[in-house]
Amino acid sequence: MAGRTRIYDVASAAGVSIATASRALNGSGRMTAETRERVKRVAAELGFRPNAMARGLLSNRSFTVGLLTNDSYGRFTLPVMAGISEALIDCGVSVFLCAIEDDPALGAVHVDAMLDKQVDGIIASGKRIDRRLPVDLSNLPVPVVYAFTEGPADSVTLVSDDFQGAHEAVEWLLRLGRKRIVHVTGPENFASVRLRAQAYRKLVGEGGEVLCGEWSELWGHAAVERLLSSGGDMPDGIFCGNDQIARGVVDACRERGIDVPRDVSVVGFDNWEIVASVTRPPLTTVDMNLRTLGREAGLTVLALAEGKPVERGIRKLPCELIVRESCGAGPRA
Amino acid sequence: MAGRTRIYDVASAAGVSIATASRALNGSGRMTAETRERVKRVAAELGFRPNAMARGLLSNRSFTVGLLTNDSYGRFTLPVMAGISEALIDCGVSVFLCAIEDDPALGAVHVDAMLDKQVDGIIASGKRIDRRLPVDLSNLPVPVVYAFTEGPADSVTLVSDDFQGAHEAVEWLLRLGRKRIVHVTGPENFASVRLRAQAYRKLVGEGGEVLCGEWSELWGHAAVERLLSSGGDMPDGIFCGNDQIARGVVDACRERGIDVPRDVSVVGFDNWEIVASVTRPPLTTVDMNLRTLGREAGLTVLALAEGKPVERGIRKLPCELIVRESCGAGPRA
DNA sequence: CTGAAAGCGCTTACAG
DNA sequence: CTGAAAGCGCTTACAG
Repeated sequence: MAGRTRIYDVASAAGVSIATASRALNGSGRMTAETRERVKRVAAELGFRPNAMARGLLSNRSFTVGLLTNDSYGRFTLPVMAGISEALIDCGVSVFLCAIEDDPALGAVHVDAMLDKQVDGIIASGKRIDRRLPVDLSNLPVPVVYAFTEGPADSVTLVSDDFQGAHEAVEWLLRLGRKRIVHVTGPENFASVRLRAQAYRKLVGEGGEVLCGEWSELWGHAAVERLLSSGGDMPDGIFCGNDQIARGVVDACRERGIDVPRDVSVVGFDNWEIVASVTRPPLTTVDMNLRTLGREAGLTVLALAEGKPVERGIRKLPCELIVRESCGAGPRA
Repeated sequence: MAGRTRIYDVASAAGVSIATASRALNGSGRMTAETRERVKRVAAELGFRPNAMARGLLSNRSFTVGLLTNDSYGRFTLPVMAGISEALIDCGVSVFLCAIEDDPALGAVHVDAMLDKQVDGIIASGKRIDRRLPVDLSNLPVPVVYAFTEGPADSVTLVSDDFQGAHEAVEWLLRLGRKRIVHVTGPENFASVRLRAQAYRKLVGEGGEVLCGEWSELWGHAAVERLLSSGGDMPDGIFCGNDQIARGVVDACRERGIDVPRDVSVVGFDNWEIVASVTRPPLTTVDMNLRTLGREAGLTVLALAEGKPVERGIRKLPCELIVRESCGAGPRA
């Protein structure tokens, strides 16, 4: 508990000035290799670790970044967080997590707290790409990167590529020989819903049937019911807007004796393990690579903090199809 | 981006020394109310916010705490985190989230990074109360609190009260008039499983049937199958070890034409919204109040950091029964 | 090659 | 009631 060892301690133990000790440890300055080694050895023996606050006071860098999110559920933010942390810990950067719900006042408090702590940058994240956090992050004295949430026009924003992800999913169904594919998805006011539907229609034609509803299992059930009662042929491929809907669809099919994947192939979206892998059969689904997105966001905010040039605007990161069993044996399988 | 305003700026703008400015802002020292007000007003106008690194260097307090966890999935850690953050933001304390998987090396790196940043304390958390994190947190120069993970004998540890929670659940079934209650739960090597089973047996007698399996929906299905094929009477109450098992049980019952809650009442554990509320019917389940647990952990680590006396040992926080529909109308409903 | 000194932005005895 | 000065633990021009 008592005083940690300071650079003063290693300097005197090594018989040098603190200036030399500092330089030896930081690899700066010029000195005999012998001196440098000795200082390093002594520092290691004493378990010396420089006080980041003292360093920060000088360098104006705290080696911390803040992650602000309104995704209290953590479904999207956690993977993003993991990616950020993974990318930054190597540089000795730690990350503050601030869950602000949808409360502007709480958001402001957290931003102020982070600013007080001289964070090197802030990453704003959320649960959908077409909504802003309830905080104003412009004109902050630190760089801001938006990840999986909407930012101002000239900001640095990273999102997953919904169009490309949906394209992969539908293409997969097509390559499996599916002819009558429908799209069961969430509320139309989500940009993701519109983008995914566009990709779907680009592949199946403008006549493609898009059923918008909620992001829930229940809606998946209801959609199957609607498809069956509509009188037309039951589709042989269903591309779902998320894994919960897909699970509802799969369950509903099973309950009606429709075999997945024999009679109908189902694709989900999100690769939310807890849903995708326990569905029977496990879901083939689209992974948004949120961890990678987080990693990029971390690296980007750090680059900005270090004054490196960063291209502004929206950067879309590719999604990836994860093949499980809900589509049957595929061309790649 | 350019220089934030420093205390020097407000001092000169207010026409006082920086010493006076500091005291005015901190409410310390004695001075005319007029002077204090003037300084405060000027500080507000200039948007002055003290540099936490400079303060920290003096006070040896960083107003940060670290949360270490191996629960990458966030199911338990997120609510704990939310509670910690909620309790501490009022004191201006921000929290570092460090997900260390089960990697000792990664854990050490994160601990060192936090220590460098002079965290005021560390909260260790995890996904089960009878496992330790793969890091040695003893003999750290900062206080440590264990929340929902096992700590050393003389540590400060907070856990939810599994026995009491299970007791509430089974008592509820009993009060609904259920006679033949079984317990379907997870692997026996979990302390939680044993504690909950004890509470169950205390209420239904030593003959109570405990089926141990996995923490999965699939096991819930399998358990129902086993109960039916065993030849005995189908139970009229099933207390499940977690919500996933409960969902499996409920689904399996429905598939077999057994009506929940008419024929059998089902109780879950965890109150994991995403499972409990989408089960048909929604699950009555036990909430471990992890947010409260987090809040307590935050307050406790802060108290320790401030040198206040804190009782050591294991503190159990009560669980709470959340009544939904899987047990039918109840005495309290 | 190495050290004495200044300074990062604050707070707090110590004087007056 | 208020200010000049020292100091928290470092780093980095500036001298030698």
